[in-house]
Amino acid sequence: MTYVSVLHAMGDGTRRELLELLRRQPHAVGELATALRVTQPAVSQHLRVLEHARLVAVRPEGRRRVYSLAPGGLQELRAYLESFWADVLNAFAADDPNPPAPPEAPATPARRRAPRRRRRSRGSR
Amino acid sequence: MTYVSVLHAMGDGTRRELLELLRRQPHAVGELATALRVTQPAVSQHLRVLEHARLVAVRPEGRRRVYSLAPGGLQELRAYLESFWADVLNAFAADDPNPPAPPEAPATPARRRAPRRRRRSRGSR
DNA sequence: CCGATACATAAGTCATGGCTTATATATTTC
DNA sequence: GAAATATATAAGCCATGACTTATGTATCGG
Repeated sequence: MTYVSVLHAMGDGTRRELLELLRRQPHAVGELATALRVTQPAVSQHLRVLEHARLVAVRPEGRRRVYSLAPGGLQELRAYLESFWADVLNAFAADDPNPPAPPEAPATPARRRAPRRRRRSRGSR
Repeated sequence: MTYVSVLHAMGDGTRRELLELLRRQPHAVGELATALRVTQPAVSQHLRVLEHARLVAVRPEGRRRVYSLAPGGLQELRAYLESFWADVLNAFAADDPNPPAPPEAPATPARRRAPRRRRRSRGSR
């Protein structure tokens, strides 16, 4: 299950920053290290995780290593979330006559209408 | 940015197991604790994280607390990944004449055509 | 009310992983 | 081929967080 490694890879803040930088354009390791405020080995380690998740790919260019976004991992995660989303909709359709948006139109879904019964709930925080 | 908390929440394996259980049907805390092999407090702590990410919602039912999937967090993450996906496609379209599948048709994208130049790459592992 | 049940919260332990410094490996330049 | 540059790998430190065992707080049954 590759989407697991993708979720793990994207779960870290520094790696998300790397992805945001690569989102603009490909970058060599040194450029990424100076952009973020971490050392070069830290960046290399993060890039290895991202590479295993197939979120980035390398292209050796001289003695530099240029990293760029790769579609594999993201595609995998997207597919998983779509199947998950279907079940969320079903769970909602079960007791909500006014379901949220359909899968192809991402938008904030409608709120749940009302609790089934009010019963003096316990302190919610 | 809520999608950050969603990525963090889904980054943990135990929490993903909880989500998979809730994907079938709503469950009380005790049921989840016996299904997984962790203690009840551990489950409660994980559920709190999932709740903050708006991936689950609670419905008090007598002295039980029934958790079920909620659409908010997943919707947020899906929206973020879609915008991200657009940039991945652009990055690919820049140097690949045969781009991967469009956003509404999740499928394995075509492979990159060829490296720019072969140059006796360094040992790749 | 009182015991039992179901869950949340507190506090402490321990492992995972993110960061660092040091060093090894490639590649270009002179 | 030697020095310089760019990156990967190794090893160790340390913080975050996942788990545990208490214990507190509601809710139901008698």
